[in-house]
Amino acid sequence: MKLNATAKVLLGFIAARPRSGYEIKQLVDLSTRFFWAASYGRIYPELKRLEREGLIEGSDASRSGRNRTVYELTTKGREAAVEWISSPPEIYEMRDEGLLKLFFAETLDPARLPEIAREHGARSAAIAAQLSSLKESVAASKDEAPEYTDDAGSDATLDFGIAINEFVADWFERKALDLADTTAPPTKEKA
Amino acid sequence: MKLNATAKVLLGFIAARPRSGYEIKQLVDLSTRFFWAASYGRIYPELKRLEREGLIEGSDASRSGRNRTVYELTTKGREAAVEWISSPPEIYEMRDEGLLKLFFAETLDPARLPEIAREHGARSAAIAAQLSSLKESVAASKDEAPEYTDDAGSDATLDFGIAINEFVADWFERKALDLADTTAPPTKEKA
DNA sequence: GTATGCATGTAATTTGTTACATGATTGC
DNA sequence: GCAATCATGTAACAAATTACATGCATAC
Repeated sequence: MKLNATAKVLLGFIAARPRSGYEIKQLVDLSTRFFWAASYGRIYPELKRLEREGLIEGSDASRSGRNRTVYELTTKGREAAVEWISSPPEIYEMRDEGLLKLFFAETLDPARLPEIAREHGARSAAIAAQLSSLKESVAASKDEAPEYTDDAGSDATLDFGIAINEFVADWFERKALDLADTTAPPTKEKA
Repeated sequence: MKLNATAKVLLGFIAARPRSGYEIKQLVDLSTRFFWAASYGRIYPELKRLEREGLIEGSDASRSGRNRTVYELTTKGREAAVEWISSPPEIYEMRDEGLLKLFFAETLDPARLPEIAREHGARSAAIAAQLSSLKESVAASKDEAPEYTDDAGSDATLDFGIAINEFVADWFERKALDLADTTAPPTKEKA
């Protein structure tokens, strides 16, 4: 059973409890988004497809006149999900425009190298701060809203997100100073 | 001038000196690939498109009967490249299946949590090692082949790649031990 | 009564990989 | 003579975002 990127996150979230497409999108946006995004444009068609394949089953869960369909895993779907999680991870991709700019800065605009490094660090610092406040709000809402990410794995990924972004922020702050020294000493000429 | 992902890396590499599509693909694969990949299927059509747009200009550079076209930046192309590098970076995406598995492991297969964390760390350790050996070979070939990545920016991105992967490896090794403790203590019952 | 949020969906476009095809040259 | 590498390209497919459309409910 080959699962595409969207299918993986759908099955993962549905495994915990029946959920609607809309709900999954909210969950993704406040949790996995940093390492596994998903858009409505793929979520809804993929839910239909997974239902056709017999991995999930939808049922009407309208609330006060508002249409709503929640899906749950079928036996086949749970098997597919468990099989997926025990198989070796394959996808690891990133696209980081800040790094690319740093990479080409020497050729295109050497004077701005330290600045680019500093900006890159600042962006990571901002993400770390964002994740930290997310962590606080998740912890605060844990009692009322346990349906939101509440297990060891999601705690770990959030902690990891904070740790890595702090690391990156530090690294590039130091690099910026370093580059400022070697590329354009403030009071002396180039060595 | 809106540049797509492939255009950015093409202009960046061409800025340093005239290059062929084939050559750029080699360069990408041994440098930016870790944060900015590109495939032949996009490189060749995009080179044509950039030429039509007047950002680059191709010229015949066949070597001993083997057809070859190298491209260089036009004035317009250089302006676009410099403008790009001084604009704030936008794209920052990642897709990490290991993190996603960790995220859902509690729901789908809690016993394997520590193992998943350990595997994730091991993968980063492997990448760090790979990048370290790449760094050595780049350093070793610097004299004969200066056309390969030889500036402060590319050194920085390579160093960064090594540092971050080592950090991730450490973090997940520690996390794996931590999870092994809290989820399945070897000789005691759950606390 | 109006803006926001809940809820579902589709169309258009872009992007990207993979696999294949072609053919020459160089090193063994 | 054969494999590897240089070199360019295209077709088929998969994936993803963005923008749009619809409509009801709730809070102000």
